[in-house]
Amino acid sequence: MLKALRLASGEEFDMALQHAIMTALLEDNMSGFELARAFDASLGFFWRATHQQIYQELKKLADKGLLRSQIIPQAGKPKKIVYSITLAGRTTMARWVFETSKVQEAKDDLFVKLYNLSSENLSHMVAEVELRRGQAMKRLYLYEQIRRAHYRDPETLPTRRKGIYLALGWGIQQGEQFLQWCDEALELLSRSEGSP
Amino acid sequence: MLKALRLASGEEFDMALQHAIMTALLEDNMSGFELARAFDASLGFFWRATHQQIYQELKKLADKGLLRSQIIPQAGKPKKIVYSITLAGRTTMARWVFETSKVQEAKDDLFVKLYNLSSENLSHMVAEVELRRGQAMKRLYLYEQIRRAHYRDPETLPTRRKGIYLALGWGIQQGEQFLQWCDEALELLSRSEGSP
DNA sequence: CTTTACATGTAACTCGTTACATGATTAA
DNA sequence: TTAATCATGTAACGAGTTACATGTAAAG
Repeated sequence: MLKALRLASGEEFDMALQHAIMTALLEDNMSGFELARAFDASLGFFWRATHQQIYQELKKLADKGLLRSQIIPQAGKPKKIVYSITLAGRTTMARWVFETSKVQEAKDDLFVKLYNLSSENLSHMVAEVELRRGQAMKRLYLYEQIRRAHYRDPETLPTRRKGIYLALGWGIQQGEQFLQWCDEALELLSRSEGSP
Repeated sequence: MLKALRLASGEEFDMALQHAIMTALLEDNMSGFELARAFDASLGFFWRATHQQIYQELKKLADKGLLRSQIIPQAGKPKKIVYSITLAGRTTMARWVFETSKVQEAKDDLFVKLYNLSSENLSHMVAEVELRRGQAMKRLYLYEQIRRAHYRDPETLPTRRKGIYLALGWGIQQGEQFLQWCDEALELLSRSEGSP
């Protein structure tokens, strides 16, 4: 049987990006372009998306009546299409939070590569871990800047902000843990260089 | 222009699962079914895959000449198709390790949901975090069992095993960090219940 | 007589990525 | 004149998921 038939009665599937987009639009009305930038600055830490995908999903959401679009002409700039969430969209989001999200499994081929560690590729793996360490440092620095700027005192934050604080805190702790792991890995690997 | 044309000269893309499969087959010849179980027990901690996907990729790998298949009739059980890695496959893997892997971004809608935290859904989010905490505990326990059984003394392990030890170590540290985060989150959330 | 384990697959779909197209304005 | 920023999109594909099909044999 076709999935279209199976899901005919309004059942739903994943659509995590759609929910991330609506989350951003609950804060502020935005165009696709602005959304893409907003993702880079905050929500994208937890759900990455390209502008191409964002435009596609915006259209689908508008078709479903969860978003409303409005064309804004601009002087000296191309016109933009600003989206805002509808009442139906708000209701959908309020319900969505109550659905149990399934655990996301890690997918990282750095670790698959580690399963293939050998004396031939050991120095390359050291270089890869060092590269990742540098990237993690940069990300961590960014997260900590944001926390220092906007989430200094968690107790006094309004509820919604507390949630963002917690998400950010996870990112920071994760980053710190990864840096620590990198250092341990680099030490073990360097002690192995030269010996079988 | 078509991607098929663009990639005509043998350029490659992702295929991370194919590399994970070959990684497992470097250790031991296996059938698709056995591979699926092996993934559940070890490699799948870092790259999850279903049996359906594994069967597909096995065929592609055999078509490319990176794997060899052999039909094994079994008494009292269905016949199985055992795959082994070819010389070409080994070469491919040895080269693959030297390619720089791109960073995998997190995708977890638990954190997207946290962006939507409100007094209405606060108790539900508490329940979700508790659920995740329980799942993380179970996984962590499994990882630690494996480490205790097979990776007691990292210094004396052969190089390949050291890599697996490091991967496992990352999983364990990550799990511990997540448990800690859950506890902090639950505390902050519980202090918020009742107040705006 | 039913469930679990073994064993291999196909069909249909959604999700996400990469390449590419288009066109305006502003700053070096 | 070249590059960067703003702004919106299409085409094609790869990656991954879910449902479903098919069958044997052992264990309860």
